[in-house]
This record gives sequence, structure tokens and C-alpha cells, in this order.
Amino acid sequence: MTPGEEHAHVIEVADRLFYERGIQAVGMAELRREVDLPLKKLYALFPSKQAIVFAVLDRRHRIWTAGIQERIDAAADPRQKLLAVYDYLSDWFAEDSFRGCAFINAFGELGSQSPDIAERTRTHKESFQRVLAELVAEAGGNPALAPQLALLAEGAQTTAAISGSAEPARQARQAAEILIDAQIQAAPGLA
Amino acid sequence: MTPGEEHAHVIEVADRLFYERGIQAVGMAELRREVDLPLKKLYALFPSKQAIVFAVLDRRHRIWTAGIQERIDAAADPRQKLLAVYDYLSDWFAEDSFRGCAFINAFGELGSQSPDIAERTRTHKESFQRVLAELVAEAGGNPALAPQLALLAEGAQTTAAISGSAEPARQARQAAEILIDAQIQAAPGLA
DNA sequence: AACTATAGGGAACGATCATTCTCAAAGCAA
DNA sequence: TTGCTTTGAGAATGATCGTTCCCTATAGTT
Repeated sequence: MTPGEEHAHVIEVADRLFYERGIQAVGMAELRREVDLPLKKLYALFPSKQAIVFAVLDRRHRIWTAGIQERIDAAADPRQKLLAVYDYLSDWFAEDSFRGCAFINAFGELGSQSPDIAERTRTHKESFQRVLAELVAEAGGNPALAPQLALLAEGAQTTAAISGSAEPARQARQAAEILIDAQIQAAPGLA
Repeated sequence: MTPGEEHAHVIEVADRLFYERGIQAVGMAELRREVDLPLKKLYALFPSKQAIVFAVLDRRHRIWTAGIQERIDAAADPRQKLLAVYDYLSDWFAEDSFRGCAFINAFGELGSQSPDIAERTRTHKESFQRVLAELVAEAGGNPALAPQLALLAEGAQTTAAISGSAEPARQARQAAEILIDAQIQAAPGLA
């Protein structure tokens, strides 16, 4: 295993543990055990637990952004692209390991203690808002639509996490259809 | 101060501390200092920190439920009652102390460790869903509307907490108006 | 006034945390 | 083989946590 692979492996394992049980609930000793590296090597790869947390969040952001963009790219027209967001959520919520948005969880757990985590959470959510805003603009919709659609997505994430059901994704999608159709002129060629 | 007043005072102070900084970040020694009671008396009033956490959440639930019901009761017709929910959120978000939904925060911090906290969070959110469902039923609306409106409210809470803005309440309200008008027949006497 | 029960105040306990240190084993150059 | 550097594995450190315990001082009763 090259140092680069070890680095990536630590981040993957830490992500799983932090996401399953919370950041504070996972100690460095346990992480060390799960990655099967000496504590010394762990601290050679990362200067602190906080650095691992940041790396985990950054990776989550990249995976989320890429995954949602993939779904958007696969959709045919602007309306379908917007709705594809909720299909992505639906698949995500159905995963056994789903336990809510890692950023919201981290923010609730440590946001008030760590300005860095709060800022990363803000950045992550703003980036999602920007994606929606661009899609709404491409669709020629009311700019107010984008934050509305974001609220549905955020609400679906917390509600799915708390209820343990994937249903909120479908509810959000239905609501999104209504909001879209009310605030976007019919797509060209579909009237 | 009677024992009952002490009891209530501890819960109020603990609520403020837990909400501001997170549950795990507040130690019993600090709580003791803030309530100005000997540790011994604290443990005479509550058997454990966990018991204080539960009491805090239960009080939050009662206050939230009463506050939102008050707004609903003050509204004229079913449509206005549904929208009153978002006005309540707007006022809440504008408070300096606002830091998101205490249940969502507690769930993110300890939900995976403590089934009791997870269950209280579920119960709290289900009760909100029931309130909306009844209002939608009274308004003769599509039953699917209630969970949609709940998603907007939940999304607004997390988005307001993360962004530090009260704007999400207004965005949620506007979206709610569209969803309501699309899924409820016009109120009698207003056509 | 003397004895008893209670309550205050905080030290002590045992556990756990992130981080650092020790030290022996192993790899490697000569 | 000998000496040197790097590594593995986990014990030590110092801090903090929730909870319990001890001791003193006070209040109440006769």
C-alpha cells in the first residue's frame, strides 16, 4: 500500500465510522484498529483528528457533487434535470447506511464549537444552491424557485434520516413538480 | 426557591447551554456553575445528565407545539392556518439565539448512540406532521400536501441554521402558498 | 446546650479522550 | 556481522468527563 492509498483508506474508513456513529463517538484508537495502522503512522498521515474530519467532509462533498451532477447530465431537459435531484436523493435514502446528510450531522454536533466545520457546511450547501440556481436559470424559471427546491431537498434529507424512510424523496419530487410547473414556462417543444 | 422551581430552572439553563453549544460540549460542572447549585443537589433533582437532556427535549417539544398552535389558532381560515406555520418559523429564525431545531441537532449528535433521543426526535416530528395533516384535512386538501409542507418547514429550519438567515422561512412560505393553491379547492366564500 | 440529621462545597474516582513517547524489532548499508 | 535508521505496537501523559463520596457546617429538636 502506497502512502497515497493509505491516506485514502483512512479517509474512507473514518467516513464510515463518523457517519455511522458520530464524530465525537469515534476515538482515534478505534479508527487505528479499523484501518489497521499504528497510531504513529496515523499521525504521520494526518496531523490531527480534526484534519481527518476535514478530509472526510471534503471527500463527501466531492462524491455528492459528482453523483448529483451525473444524474443531472443524464436527464433530457431542464425540468427533468431539476427532478433528477430528487431521484438521486431517493436512491441515497434507500441505502442501508443512510443516516442523513453528513454535513448537517457534523454541523449539529460540532458546528457551534468549530467554525471550520460550520464554514464547510455552509460552503457545501451554497454549492448545492448554485447548482439548482443554474438549472432554474437554464430553464428560464423564476429565480425564487431554486431556493424553494433546495428547501424540499434539505427537508427530505433530515426527514428521511429521522423517519428511516425513503418516502420523503418521492414527496419532495412531487412537490417540486408542482413548484416547477407553476414557475417555469413550458419547455420549448413540449407545449 | 422550591424544589419545583429549581427543577424548572435547571431545565431552562440546561436548554440554553445545550442549544448554544451542543449536549456533549456542556459538562455537569459547567451546568452546576450556571444554575448555582451544588453538584449533589443537581443529582438529587435529576438522576443523570441523560435525564436532564430528556427533560430539556420534552420541554422544547411542549413550547414548540404550544407556540405553533397559538399561531394556528389566531389565523382565520385553513389556508391561513397552514401559512401561519411559516410565520412562526420566521419569527423563530430571527431570534439571536436561533441555532436550528434542537431535535435535529440532538439527533445528529447522539441519535446513533441513544435510541431514546432518536425516538423522541421521531415522536416530535411525527407530531408536527399530524398537526399539518389535520389542517390539510380541515381545508379539504390532498392528503399528500401535508408531508410536502412539512418538508419545506424542515428544510427551512436546517437551511436557516446553516446560513444564519431568516430568509428560508419566507421562501418556504412562498413555496407553501403555491403547493396549497395547487392542491386545495378554493376556500368557500372566497371564490 | 447537646445531639442528630441534613445539606453545601468540592475533592476523588474511574473511565476515556487526543496526542506524544518509549523502546524493542526489523531493515539496510558497509 | 556490526552499527544506524526507521518502523511497529502500544504505554504514558495530561486533560476532561459523569458520577460518587467525604467532610464540614448548619439547622432543628429536646
